[in-house]
Amino acid sequence: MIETTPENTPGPDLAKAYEFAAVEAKWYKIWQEQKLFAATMDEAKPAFSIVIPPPNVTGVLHVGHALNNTMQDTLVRFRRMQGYNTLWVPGTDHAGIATQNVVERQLAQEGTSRHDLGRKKFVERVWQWKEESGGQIINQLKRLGCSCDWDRERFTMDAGLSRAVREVFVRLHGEGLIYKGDYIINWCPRCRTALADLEVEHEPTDGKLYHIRYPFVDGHGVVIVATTRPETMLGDTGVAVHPADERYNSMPEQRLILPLTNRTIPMVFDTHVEREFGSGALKVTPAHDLNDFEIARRHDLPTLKVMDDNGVMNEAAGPYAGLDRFACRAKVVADLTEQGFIDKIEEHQHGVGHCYRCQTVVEPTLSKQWFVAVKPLAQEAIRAVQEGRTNILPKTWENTFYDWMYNIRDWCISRQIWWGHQIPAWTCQGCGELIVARDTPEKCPKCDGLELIQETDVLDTWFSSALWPFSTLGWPDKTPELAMFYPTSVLITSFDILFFWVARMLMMGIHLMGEIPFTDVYLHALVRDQYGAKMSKSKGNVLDPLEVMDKYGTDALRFTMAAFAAQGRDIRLSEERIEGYRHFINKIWNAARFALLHIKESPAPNLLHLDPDRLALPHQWILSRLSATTAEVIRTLEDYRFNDAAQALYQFTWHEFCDWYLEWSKPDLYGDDVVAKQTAQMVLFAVLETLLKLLHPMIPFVTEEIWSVLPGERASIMTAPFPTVRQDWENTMAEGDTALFIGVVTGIRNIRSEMMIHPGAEIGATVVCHDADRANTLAGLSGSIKALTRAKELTVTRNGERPKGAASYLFQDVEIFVPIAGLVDVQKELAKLEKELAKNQDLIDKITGKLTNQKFLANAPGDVVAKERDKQEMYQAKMAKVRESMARLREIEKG
RNA sequence: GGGCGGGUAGCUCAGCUGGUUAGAGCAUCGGCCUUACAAGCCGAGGGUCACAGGUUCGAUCCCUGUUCCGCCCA
Repeated sequence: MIETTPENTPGPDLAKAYEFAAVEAKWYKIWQEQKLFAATMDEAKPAFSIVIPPPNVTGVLHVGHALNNTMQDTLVRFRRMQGYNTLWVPGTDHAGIATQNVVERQLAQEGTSRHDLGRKKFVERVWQWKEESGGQIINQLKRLGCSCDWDRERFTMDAGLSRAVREVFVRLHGEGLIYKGDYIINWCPRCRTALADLEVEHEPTDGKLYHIRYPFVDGHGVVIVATTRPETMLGDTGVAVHPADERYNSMPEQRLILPLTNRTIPMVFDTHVEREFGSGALKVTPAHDLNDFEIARRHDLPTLKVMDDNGVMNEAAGPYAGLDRFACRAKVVADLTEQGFIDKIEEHQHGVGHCYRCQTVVEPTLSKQWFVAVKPLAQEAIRAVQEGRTNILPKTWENTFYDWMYNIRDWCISRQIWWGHQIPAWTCQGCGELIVARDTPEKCPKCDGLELIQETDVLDTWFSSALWPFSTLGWPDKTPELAMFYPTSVLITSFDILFFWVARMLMMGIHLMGEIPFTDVYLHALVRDQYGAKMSKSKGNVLDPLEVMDKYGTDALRFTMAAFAAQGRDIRLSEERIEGYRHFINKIWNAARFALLHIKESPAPNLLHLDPDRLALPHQWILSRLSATTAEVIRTLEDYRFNDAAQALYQFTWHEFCDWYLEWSKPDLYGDDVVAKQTAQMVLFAVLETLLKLLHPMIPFVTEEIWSVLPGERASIMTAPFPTVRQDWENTMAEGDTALFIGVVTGIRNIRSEMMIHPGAEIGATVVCHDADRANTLAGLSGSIKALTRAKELTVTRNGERPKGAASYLFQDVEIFVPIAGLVDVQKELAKLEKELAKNQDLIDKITGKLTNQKFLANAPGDVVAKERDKQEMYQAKMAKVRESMARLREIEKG
């Protein structure tokens, strides 16, 4: 049981407005202290598990995290209340390049560098940074209310996870799926590391296309090649043309002089050359271009690297050595121009690759790196999705997934940085043997040599992230956690890491565990600003969720996130919407204050003892709506339609419970009829309790606070069972009667407002309703109608005299009159009715058109035709009544 | 160049397999300090469903084309 603190004393002295700050801090602490987030190893309960997409250890909470984690927490709390044994594994990612950059910047400020420090000291320094300032985001997730099992928090560089990384590396290497080789990779000259293809962002850039003349050795003419990167010509080892290209295939001489150098390069024939592009001749720079590398391999052309790791030309570039690549480009172009080798220069737009971490222009470079041969793994992942073992949701992402997986290329996993999992491979200095091992070897297995040097590279951070769903559960050991929680139930993440992360987890999970890592993958959209632009610090359009929580409260932020999370759309967030949902939170608070005024002495209601058949209409109605809402919330959460769940809860809470039910109950709650009063108290109590439980997964704090001050000893709402659908409460008759009631009340209010009758002024009203049952219903509700319209007199008749000099309103077949002697603005009233007439005429015309169409009558299903006929009748009756009202008004006008 | 998604009220978005008077929130306008809530209550206005064709008895929904916006891949 939770202790109630003095400020929680129930009753009307509850603060008038909800003060979230103290409440949020208080409850999160209590939840943690009581270990309410902890998974158990209870096998009797079904398991529900999620692993968090681990944020970067350098990260701070942004709205994308807020969205992502609100969704996860909503699901986890929902399932926990439903009785599942839930596990939500939290943790962070070591973010190799990003984290190294942070610490390197610190060192630069101190006037030193990682090279001055040396590897060992540098890595120690990063760990120190991690302990002191890393993982702020963990506390921010707590602030967001996330119910993660914090005792199971993991870090991708933990001992356990590092062991998993080594295990996978050794296994895949043993299977020939990891190899080391010389290939073209993407090189970031600033980070001085290789990048995977995915880590390069292509941006359309205005550049130039340089057409350069390469003369034939024998002096008979030239071949013109076009390039956007003229500096790379220094590394050319050939020129390629299409074998069927008649401009070149009959040339007697096939050797060319490479301008600015004294080298002779051959012309080769390759079908991959596009004849239509430029002059149809392609310079081949195998060490600095992927396609050229492939061509060179096919034709045995040598490779020549002309740049170093910093993007500076090396000695192979001859006189250009020492120049930065961009300076070199200018110099090469100037020299070519001067020596007459430039044919022309055109403006040209093309995609330029940039490093996703630092935005530096990436240089494709030939380099010795480690790779994963992913094709066989990809095939398995594709099959898992095709067979529905894993569902990618929304389904539209499936095609994107397949497309990428079918065209996947080997994954470059080595990075030339120091922060990360150092590759578990050693080279024997004695015999050159390459040793790949789980544990650091002591001697060479081949020559017993003792001098073994480990690879200096570390693994791509995504390599360890790919293992996250099982490495966090203790793999490679066979743990009870794995048995219970793997595969995880669902992965919730943003679509932009579908390839980086989701696909790789699938491949690794299937290959190493023999089973998919998650049953569902729900991909949500990106959060943008209110104009649809991506949020970025440089644009200054970032909405900081921490500030939002300070200003509007965590629940308001969470509800906003849920409400916006429509599938398949980007989210445009604006502060006004958050403010709007803060009002919603406050509305709940005030509804609870009202309820507490009336139920503070009530015993907890036993819903099983409420016989819905014996209740008055308002109670039957609200219970019916409550069950329908419960069904909707369960259904939508199961389908990850968070916005629909939010919408259903908002609608019910505000517009059904507060606007109608509470007002409708007031006469009973304040009245003298003891039985009616107690019934109203009991139902009010029951509905509030159920509603709080329905709301809790989305807005945990305010619901827990209210829950705790309700009468009776009670444990945390987190542990209360989630509401179930109550078919015995569903009551279409009560819903129909209530619709009629609401229609009549709204009609009278409409007249009051239109006729500018002061809300306090007493009025009388006449309701004419032909249908006997409906008339009876309304007569029975006349007390309620009067109460909600502040009417003094109400007459309900089946066919009585229409009052003269009255404003009227038509709800379905029910005519409503409010007589106001001398106060009716006849012209205004006539104009209103005229409009009503026209509207109905339009509708009738449309329907008549259908009903006179023989084809419609012949082809449309019977019920559709019948429905049209009913509508036609109804609108005609309506018009007749409107005409009568108009006639009566004209009478007044005349006399 | 290839692919995907989108264009519905002033704004942000719902609208499931074609048949509802096309909905909601916010904003707007009018009236109210009605004893839970002015962070509120009551009432109202506002849409050629991007454009043009087609299929159909019937299209916001299905098909084709055009156009604009966004994203991904090369």
